[in-house]
Amino acid sequence: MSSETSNAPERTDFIRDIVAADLREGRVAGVVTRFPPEPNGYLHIGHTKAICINFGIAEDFGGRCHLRFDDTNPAKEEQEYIDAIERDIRWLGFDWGGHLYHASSYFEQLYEWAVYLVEAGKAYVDDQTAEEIRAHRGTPTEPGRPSPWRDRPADESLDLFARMRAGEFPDGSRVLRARIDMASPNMHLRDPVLYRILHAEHPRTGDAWCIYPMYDFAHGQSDAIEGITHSLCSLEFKDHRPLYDWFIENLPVPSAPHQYEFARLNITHTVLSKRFLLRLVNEGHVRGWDDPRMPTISALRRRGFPAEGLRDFATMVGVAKADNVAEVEMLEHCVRDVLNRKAPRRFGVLDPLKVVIEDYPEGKVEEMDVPNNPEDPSAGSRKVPFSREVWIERDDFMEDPPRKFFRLAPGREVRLRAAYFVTCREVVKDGDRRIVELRCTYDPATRGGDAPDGRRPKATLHWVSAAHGVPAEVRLYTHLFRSPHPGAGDADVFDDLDPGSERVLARCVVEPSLAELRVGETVQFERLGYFCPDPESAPGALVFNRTLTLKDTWAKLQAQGRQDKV
RNA sequence: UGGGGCGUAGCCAAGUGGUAAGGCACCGGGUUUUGGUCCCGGCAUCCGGAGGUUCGAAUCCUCCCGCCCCAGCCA
Repeated sequence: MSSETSNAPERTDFIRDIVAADLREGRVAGVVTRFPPEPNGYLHIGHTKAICINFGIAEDFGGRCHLRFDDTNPAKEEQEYIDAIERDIRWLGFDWGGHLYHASSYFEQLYEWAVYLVEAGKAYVDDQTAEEIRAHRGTPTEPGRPSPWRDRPADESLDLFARMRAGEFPDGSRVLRARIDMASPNMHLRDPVLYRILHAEHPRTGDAWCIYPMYDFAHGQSDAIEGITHSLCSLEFKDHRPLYDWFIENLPVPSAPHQYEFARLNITHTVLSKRFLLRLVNEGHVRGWDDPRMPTISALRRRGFPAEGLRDFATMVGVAKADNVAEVEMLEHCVRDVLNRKAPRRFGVLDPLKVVIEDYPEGKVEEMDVPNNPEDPSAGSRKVPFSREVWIERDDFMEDPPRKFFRLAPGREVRLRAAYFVTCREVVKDGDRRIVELRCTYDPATRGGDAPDGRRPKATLHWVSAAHGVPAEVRLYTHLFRSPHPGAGDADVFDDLDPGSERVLARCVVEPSLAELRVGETVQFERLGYFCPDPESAPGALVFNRTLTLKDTWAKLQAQGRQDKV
């Protein structure tokens, strides 16, 4: 029945262990989880972990996962975010089927339950100001003191609460509070606020309400209404659990869900806080929520990261309770791993240097057959035009090469990938001694890249025919933050922003087939990295984003060399 | 000097009394028409520290140290 006996190296974790035990021992008949975003910003890579855990566990145990918007604070929530969230989760590869819910759909029920608590003497309307409430709450080491309104008769609270709903009072003038324990060592149990007055237009309920439930009063009950069995959230909600349980126990809810907490994800060179990401957007540090340097799912998609790589990463970091900061290299590894297997190879030259093959017939054009993916023979091959003048990467030539540089140099022979061996005969410079062109000769016997005599050049270069290449803009991206731990210690996060995290190269040239590449497709520019068309790309004005570079041993050697000189 | 959570290699993370999985990163070596991929090898005598129980402990007990969360009418 279940796949518990599967020989697959199933990764398990403490939550899956709990779920399995609940199922085995009959505490639950089936598994129902939920992913509960608040539509007050875009989803980021941290949410990916929560999404993968919730949808993944439901999938593993044959249950289901709901998508529920925790839309209880209209002051911060917007339709744009709601749309983006749905789009991003679908893109990640998850499906909530017909199970799309909104906490706002439960407002009437929640209101009735609030009344129920008041009638039971377990909640009261408090007329204190926010400041007074704060002052009475005490501190972690000192107990709080009761509000002067704490023992107000239930009838009076009932009347006031109804009038709060009716709109008789201004924002902030009164709140509904649970009557629990002002001296509790758990701050969340010191008579938590249940409802506040907010005369704000709600994306879904419009102006039907001017009082809105707080997270604690809405979340668990929403879980109960939907029959959620395992309510999974991050560790900072651990202290809320007694309150979560208190509502489940003191209200006539239809089911009794349980909350479990796991550690949230952190990543080096990255900041994952909606508040901060919103500032980056609003203050113009990036192109928007989906700027390729942002950690949002929308941005990673625009950057060319495949959803599969994000899911693999979520699996790789695991589910545990210890604070953690995953190295961004782990994410990059997962992305490269997927792309290496699936991305078609193409030729693109970022910093073009002209090569003229003197003995190659003028006007002649050959269609060279180039494999689309050496990792995947079924990907076939394509024709790439070759002619007398080609562009190569400026970095692939050195007039006076150091020992370990085995690319093109004066007098040296290299292979032009899937084309011919060429030998550099002359270096042409302009008046400023800048190299403007290389004159080479070629070996006609090496067509396709193999020499009949078994000669094997130490380097293979990518190229683009000058007569056929298509101009393109390429945007290179690196980590938004220089520091592995932005804002660590007393540093200002903004000081860690790397102004060089985006570099735009305006004069690149790519092979003709790339003009047809569509947004959403990521290819490998051989020897350079993975690239994808940016949504701003247009026919005649191609724009590519660099997803990631390939691993680059040569660059590493150069970096080490520079260090050695110091 | 309140409550809660957590401490296994540079990073993530298995392990729950029988003598430290795996991945990332890193360092070698091989293959290679991508200095990519792939393959092979190396990388914790030790599990925050100190005691104790036991034939035997990362796993049990005691004390200590450190880090994170909680004082929104945010979620």
